[in-house]
Amino acid sequence: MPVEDRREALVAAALAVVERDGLGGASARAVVAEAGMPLGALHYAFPSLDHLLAATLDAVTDQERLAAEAPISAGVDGGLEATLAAGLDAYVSLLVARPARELAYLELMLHASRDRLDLPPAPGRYERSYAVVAALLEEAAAATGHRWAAPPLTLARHAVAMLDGITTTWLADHDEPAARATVRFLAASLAAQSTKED
Amino acid sequence: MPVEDRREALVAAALAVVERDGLGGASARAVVAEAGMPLGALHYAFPSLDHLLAATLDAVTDQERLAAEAPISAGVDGGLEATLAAGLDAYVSLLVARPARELAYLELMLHASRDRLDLPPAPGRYERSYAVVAALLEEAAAATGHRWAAPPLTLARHAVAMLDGITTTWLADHDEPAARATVRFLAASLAAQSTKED
DNA sequence: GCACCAGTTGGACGATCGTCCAAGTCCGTC
DNA sequence: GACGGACTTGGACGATCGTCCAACTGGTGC
Repeated sequence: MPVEDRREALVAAALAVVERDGLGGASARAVVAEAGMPLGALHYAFPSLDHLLAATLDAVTDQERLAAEAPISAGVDGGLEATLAAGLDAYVSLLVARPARELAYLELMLHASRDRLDLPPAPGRYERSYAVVAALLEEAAAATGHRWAAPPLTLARHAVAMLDGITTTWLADHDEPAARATVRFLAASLAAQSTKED
Repeated sequence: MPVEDRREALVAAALAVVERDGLGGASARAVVAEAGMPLGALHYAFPSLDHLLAATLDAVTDQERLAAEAPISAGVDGGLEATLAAGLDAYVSLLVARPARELAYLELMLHASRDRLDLPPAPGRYERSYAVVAALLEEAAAATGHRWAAPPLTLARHAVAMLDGITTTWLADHDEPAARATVRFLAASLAAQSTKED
């Protein structure tokens, strides 16, 4: 098995373990067992367990988050606010249906952010996420004949931040109606930053 | 030393350790060392390490979060939006100045939320936080002659969610100007949910 | 002064941790 | 078939983990 394939398999296994048992349960032995590999394979593919967890965060940021954010402006007939609300509501449904994935993402992200607390800004990891959401916002505006009054990239960051907050808050209290209400608040707030095209 | 005092001291020590070394570094030995107690004292005061960490989460939710949210509507001359923006901006300053505290809070919260993933909603833990923010919102509205068009408790939940999101996002990218921009977005969005009193 | 007990302690236990590395396996080449 | 080297393996290592409990402490009541 090529080293690259082995790395990918280990990343997938690490994500599965973190989802099931949490970051604390993601030991070297648990991950290689999940991947069906011998113990030594981990340090053959990665310098350390922490390197594997960092790679896992990158993977989940690139793939899973974008998949979660993809429906944000899914096509819905109606105004801009309704379009945004429907797409954002789909994220809540995804969160409620599979909370372990979002929980794993947050645990990995906080773990990685700890040893950069006193370091200069780490650009990049979120940039792709912002860009994707910004593109979706532009798409939604175009489809409903609106124009954004603020830079879509800026609005995208607001949206991503709020989705993160909705996630942590729902994880804390499991209040789904409240989460959906917050999503509608976000849709209205975003729509307020647009003007109807003439 | 009374058992209650011992518990409080252990909670304070646990919080200090999680801030410094993360949840993964919060072992029984690390906590009792921080508290200057012998190892056995932990299981004398708490049934297990996890019970101590849960108590630590309760303490940080009650005390520290409320302290962080207190300045949300600190008195500022100007309209409602400016008042809210100034108070929320103070939270960002606190976050940037002491990120370890917020990071510790989130780590403890996610840890506690994991073993309730398939359980019915756990009411209560956040309720006090929402109530305090709601009171601050009402205070700000009254001071500037506004009336909330939506229930303050609902708006408070939106605000708390967004502050959580601002925290995770800033921890990920350390983009302080962006965090402050999101705070202004939140202030404007909240203010839009009010009407000027006659 | 002695017995007693609630409170306190730190060593012991078995399990598990991340990492390393000597030994083993496999396949292409002479 | 014999050799060589790259790849793969799982046991070994020392450290640390959460928990338990037998021993010790200090003060109180007789």
